Amino acid sequence: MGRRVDVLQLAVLGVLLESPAHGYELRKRLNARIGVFRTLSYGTLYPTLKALVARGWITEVDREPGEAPPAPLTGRRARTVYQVTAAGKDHFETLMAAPGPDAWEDDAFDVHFAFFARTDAATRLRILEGRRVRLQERREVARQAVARTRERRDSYTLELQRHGLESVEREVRWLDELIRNERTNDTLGE
Amino acid sequence: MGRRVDVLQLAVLGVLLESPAHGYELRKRLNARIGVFRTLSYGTLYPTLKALVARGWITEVDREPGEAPPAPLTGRRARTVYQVTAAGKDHFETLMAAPGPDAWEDDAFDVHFAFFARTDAATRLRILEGRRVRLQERREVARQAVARTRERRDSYTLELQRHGLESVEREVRWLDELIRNERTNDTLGE
DNA sequence: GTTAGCATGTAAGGAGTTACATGATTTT
DNA sequence: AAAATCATGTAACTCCTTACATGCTAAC
Repeated sequence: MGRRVDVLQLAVLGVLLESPAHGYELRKRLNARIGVFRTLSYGTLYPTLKALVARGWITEVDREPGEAPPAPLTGRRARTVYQVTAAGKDHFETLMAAPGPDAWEDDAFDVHFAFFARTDAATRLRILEGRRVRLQERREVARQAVARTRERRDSYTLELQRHGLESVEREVRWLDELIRNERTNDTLGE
Repeated sequence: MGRRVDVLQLAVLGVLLESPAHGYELRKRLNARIGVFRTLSYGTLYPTLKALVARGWITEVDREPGEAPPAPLTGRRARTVYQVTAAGKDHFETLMAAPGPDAWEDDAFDVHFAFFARTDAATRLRILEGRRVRLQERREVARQAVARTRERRDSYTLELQRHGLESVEREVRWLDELIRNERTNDTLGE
């Protein structure tokens, strides 16, 4: 109920927009596609699906109407297939088009990025630049931590912090390149 | 109360073993030193300190006995300084010496690594190798994800997954080198 | 025949954040 | 005079996992 955007809800809407799916399949898709959901459990997913139905953003469709049965479809357990409603699509697009500072955070950033194909270049740039500022702040903190640790005599802590700093630096460079690409309108080959 | 080792408790014990501290200072030290606790809040830290006191692993000491007053020490708010007990030190060493699979996970790995100076080479190697196996598994999943996404036409998802894969590959190489160093007994210059 | 995969769901609980409550001291 | 920093603590709430409950089908 918080004002904070629920990252999982956003991701479910995004994945379901590509094609309807039931919970079990949805989990596999999320796990495979967005790093954040590597370990997403059913105990999280099913209640989220219920919440999305309650808000009218998705609906149950027992079988994709008019679609050719994709598999043997022998009598498996009843599967509840979900589909995004018009209101759900609107909601998804609103969230994607007006990214607040929440979208610069680790998890939310990944989810927004995964659906960049559904946004315009201006929004993509806004998110990439916001993310870069976040990481630059983090890099500064990491640099100072390394500097302070260098004076102490703990080579393992130093090694851990050096590695952390390098990871942040690498990610900033990655963002630099993505931003350059967006600005050149060289839309990643798409 | 779970059987799972509480990572924060371990970190607090480790940092307090270096020198006693009060909550406010402790938080700064944890934030600066171990990446995982970048955002640790008082709402987490203070209850944890209470829990450690309740278990007899740390005790309150109102002022380090016999220590020279380090600062002006004008009448600030009462600070509760905590110190590790003998039982606490034992507990810390037991946890560090017998790392289970929990210690290969992201957060726990960082905390264990940060206190490598307090362990022996055999234990360090065990943790590094356990961690490497975890990451190799993750790398395999990431490779398959990239391969699958390559067939679809979503360059942003592909870019995100490629970046994730490269991060894991980089971390595996880092571990390779650390393991090589441990084996050569070239203990990081210490 | 038993293990793995398919499929959905709930209840209990862990681990953490945010917001609140309070107040002194130091710096600008 | 205001803002930042020092300092401790609680209550409510969120998000998520684990464990449980159930049962079918496919492969070994």
